[in-house]
Amino acid sequence: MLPPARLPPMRTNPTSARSPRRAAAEPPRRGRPSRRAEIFAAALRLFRERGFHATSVNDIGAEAGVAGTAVYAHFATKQDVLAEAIREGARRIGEGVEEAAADASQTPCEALAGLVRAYVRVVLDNADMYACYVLEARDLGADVRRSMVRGERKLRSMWRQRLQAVRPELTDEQAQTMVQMATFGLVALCVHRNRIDREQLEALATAQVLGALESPVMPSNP
Amino acid sequence: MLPPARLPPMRTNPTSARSPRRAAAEPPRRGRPSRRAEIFAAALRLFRERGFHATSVNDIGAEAGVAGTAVYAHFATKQDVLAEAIREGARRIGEGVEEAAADASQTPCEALAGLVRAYVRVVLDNADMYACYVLEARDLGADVRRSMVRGERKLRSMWRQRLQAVRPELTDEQAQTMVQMATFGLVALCVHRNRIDREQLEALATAQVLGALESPVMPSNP
DNA sequence: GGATTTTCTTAGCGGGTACTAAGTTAAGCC
DNA sequence: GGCTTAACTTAGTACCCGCTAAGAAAATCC
Repeated sequence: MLPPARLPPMRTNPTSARSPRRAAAEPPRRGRPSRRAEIFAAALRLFRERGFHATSVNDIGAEAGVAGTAVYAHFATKQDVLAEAIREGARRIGEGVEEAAADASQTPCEALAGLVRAYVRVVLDNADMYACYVLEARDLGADVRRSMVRGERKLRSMWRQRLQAVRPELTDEQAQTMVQMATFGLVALCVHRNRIDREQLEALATAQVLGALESPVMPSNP
Repeated sequence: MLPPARLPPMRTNPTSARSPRRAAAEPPRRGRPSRRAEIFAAALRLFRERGFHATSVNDIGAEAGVAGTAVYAHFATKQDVLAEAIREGARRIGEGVEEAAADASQTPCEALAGLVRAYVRVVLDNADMYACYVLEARDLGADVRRSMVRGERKLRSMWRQRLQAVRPELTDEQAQTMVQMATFGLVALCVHRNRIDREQLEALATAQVLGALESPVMPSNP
């Protein structure tokens, strides 16, 4: 069945007082983040708070102070926003971790501690992004997710190597699971409000992750 | 505006061969879980895998082997399925933890270890439910969420007390944050496939959580 | 200051979603 | 075997969402 004849979208009353453009109210100060960046940040915030599917493009637009469809001037699809968030999250983690990995003259224990410290720092600096990176990756298209596997694997193997250097008795699977628990635990810092100041939080989280990874495995029965 | 006149739903051809009832193909064996339980379990699985909003009632029905609308014979709304999952998860955690808390003749260290051990056991026994409990609570209606706050607070204070008994130097906020990280870390065991057998996993997770909670806080700068 | 390009708006479509209505089958009870 | 009730199905509705179309406002360029 054909759709009914489409009327050309016509402004009902071109002379009526229109709501003032938002941009006019804002001085175009030099340092202002671009609209694209504003929309991106708004989307990240909402994705972290409500999740990808519970966030509509209208929500994103409203959070950024524009109409929902304005999103499509900067991103092809809603999924693309998430994809960029996760890609960028992966990039920053990789970047931050590589710095820490550069110094080769370290004891195994120092190397692991350095990795944890760098990782925690990146997570706290990009809380929204990290939450999306860990929790919302399942909402990505299969193609984008596949393109992330490579970097993910590299990062995982670095974690595993450094952990096993300190604790050679661990099997690959054990080390893997421990790292997953640790990295997941850090998400708690991104999704919950906490009233600890940044520096202390960083120290606390680093200590806790290190404590977890260095914990001796005890026999299963009490 | 009134809706258009509603035609009574009429079977197009009452004499046509109808697909055989599914129940007829299955022997009504005694031990079979009720349909309601089957639907509930299917929903849990999907909520954990894809998230609440990405799971439609048709998906749930299909996973349980019935039509999507059959869900409404057992649950009022889709949200009610999630609500029950989370309520039940909270109940089981409370139950499992209370057992561990009953024994009062313990050193602080033993008391904390007992709590962790009991918690880990419940989590691993109810992986889908725990994942929903932690990750999907935000998709609950405000009323249901409010009704959970009481039990949540009780559980939190128990964690905090036991932790602070072992480490009196911790402030409430610090202890709070540490517990959040630990409980979040356990979600990793629910969402990721791991090839470690159950007993070993339990020991590993318990050790790691204890290691995390007992980790000494170091000064923030390396 | 006019032309061009970018950014944003409103209007609307197609599709999928939660949920309802109404009827059919099967099981339980006597 | 009839009656009742629970469980399930199909058909359908209203609504919301992602996205497109087409044009207006603002910024940019010369």
